[in-house]
This record gives sequence, structure tokens and C-alpha cells, in this order.
Amino acid sequence: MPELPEVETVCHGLAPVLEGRRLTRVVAYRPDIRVPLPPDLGQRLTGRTVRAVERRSKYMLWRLDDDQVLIVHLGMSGSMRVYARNAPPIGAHDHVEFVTDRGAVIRFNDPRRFGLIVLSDRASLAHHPLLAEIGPEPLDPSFDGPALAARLKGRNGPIKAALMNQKIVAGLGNIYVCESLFRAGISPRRRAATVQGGRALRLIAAIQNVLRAAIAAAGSSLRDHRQTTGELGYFSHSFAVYDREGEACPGCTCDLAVNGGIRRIVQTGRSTFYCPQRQR
DNA sequence: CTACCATCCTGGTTGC
DNA sequence: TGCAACCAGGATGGTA
Repeated sequence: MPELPEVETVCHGLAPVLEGRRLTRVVAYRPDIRVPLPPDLGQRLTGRTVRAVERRSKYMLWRLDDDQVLIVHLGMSGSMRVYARNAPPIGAHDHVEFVTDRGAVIRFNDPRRFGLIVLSDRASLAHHPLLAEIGPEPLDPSFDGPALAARLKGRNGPIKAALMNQKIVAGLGNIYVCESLFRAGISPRRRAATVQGGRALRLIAAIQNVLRAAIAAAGSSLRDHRQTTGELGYFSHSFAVYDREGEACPGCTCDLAVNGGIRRIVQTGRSTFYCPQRQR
């Protein structure tokens, strides 16, 4: 599913066709996604102008001219596709279509239907249940090593689980947690509370570097992630450990047959990939 | 409060 | 080739 870099990529693709544009038509083809679409979505959006498209954690926020905010989450398999003209017929899993006054067509497609699209108003957005408890943005310059260390203090669970927790830090998912821990040389099994001082500095630097690199590569495509143009993201080629069980660690010089290469374990029901040699 | 588990749903891959 | 089992980028609500 889309993590922070994938959502950022989708925002970049949508902003130029949506910002300053009026929605002339909004159609819900399949309202029964994880959180059912508002039944009056079409009426509430039609005629509205989109002022800004922003990202918060893994959520997209479309700020409208009447102080409503459309909150969009892509779930595990959601995508937004933009057609300047000549959009093809509605396809399988196209659940919502937006048309702008310039004729651009935007389709929300989500095979697993884990995504959501809801409306909030601007005044209560920060207190919206979906957003209220989300932690700091990892790319915010004020989120540094000491800030991360403070949020990990007292946590007895593994650092992997803590980084997956959106209340501790926003926007990370399974891929970028694995990649960040590898870059920082920290074992995913290490107790979160022990990531302090220099380790926390290395970890926040690793998180920021891997996210920036992934955004520059338009995200990671395993199966579902697409840019709004339909193109793939290409950061998957840069994975050091994710989905590379048994392959040689890119940082180890020793023989693959000796150290066994990248290992896969399961933590809180999710696959974790790491190098036991380099991550302690 | 924290940690773990099952669950929502579809589709692709793997193994027999 | 066919089919069943398993796995997948997330979030949540329940339980211990």
C-alpha cells in the first residue's frame, strides 16, 4: 500500500489538475468501501473549487472553497489516475470519478476497498478522529533525533512495531520501516526505548534520506502503486532488504553462504526483512 | 497504557 | 492446467 512517498507522489500528480479547478461532476460507482462513501458526496463536491491538495501522513487532503476538506486514504491498493481527455470506460474497481471544469477526469481505483474518502470541515480537521492522534511528520525539519528519542522512551516493544505506529511517527509503513532500520544499522527486534542518543540520530537521518529518495523515484511499485499517469514508481529497484530474503546484503562483504544474507521474520503479523550482521 | 491478534477485501504467486 | 493455500504497501477494535 501506499506509504508516505507514494501518497506524496499522488499529491504531486493531482495538484496541477485540481488546484484552482472547479469540480463539475463527481460520481460514486461503488460506495461500499471500508468506510462507506458519504451518500451525498456528489452534491457536496459538485460546483466546489479545489484550493489545495496536501498530504498529512498517508492521507490526502483536498481543501475546498467552502471550507470543506476531502480526506482520502488509499488503503493497501488504492490509486488515483488522471486522464486529460479521452478517458477509457469505467474499469473494474473504479469506485469514484471526479471531473474538472477543464475536462480532466480523475478516477479513484481500489481493488481491495481498504481505502476511504470522507468529508470534514476545515475548523474541526485537526480534531477529526482519523487525524487527531497522528504523530509528527518525519520530514518536518523540527523532527530530529532528540524528538524521535523522546517519543520512543518507555516503549518496551520492538523498534519495528514502534515505527509502524502512526501515533509515534506519521507516514511510515512496512517497506520504509525496514529500509530505514537497515540504513541506520538498527535491528528491528531492538527494544524501542533503547533507541536514544546517537542511534536516534542515525535513525531519523535514515528515515528522512530513504523517504526523500523514494519521493524522488515516484515511490515504490510492488503491485498496485501507480503514479497518476499510470506509470510505476521505481524506488523498488533501490530496496536494500525489503522483499529480498536470502539475497546478499548490499552492505556485507562476507560470503552469502556464510551469513545467509537477508533474513525474513514476522513481527506483529507482518514480514520484516533485515541483515542480522549489520543491524544490531 | 502496551502489545498482540483477527478482520476487512481482492488478486497475484506458489506449491502440489 | 487446476486448484487451494498463502501472502500483500494499512488501520482498527477487541482482548490479555
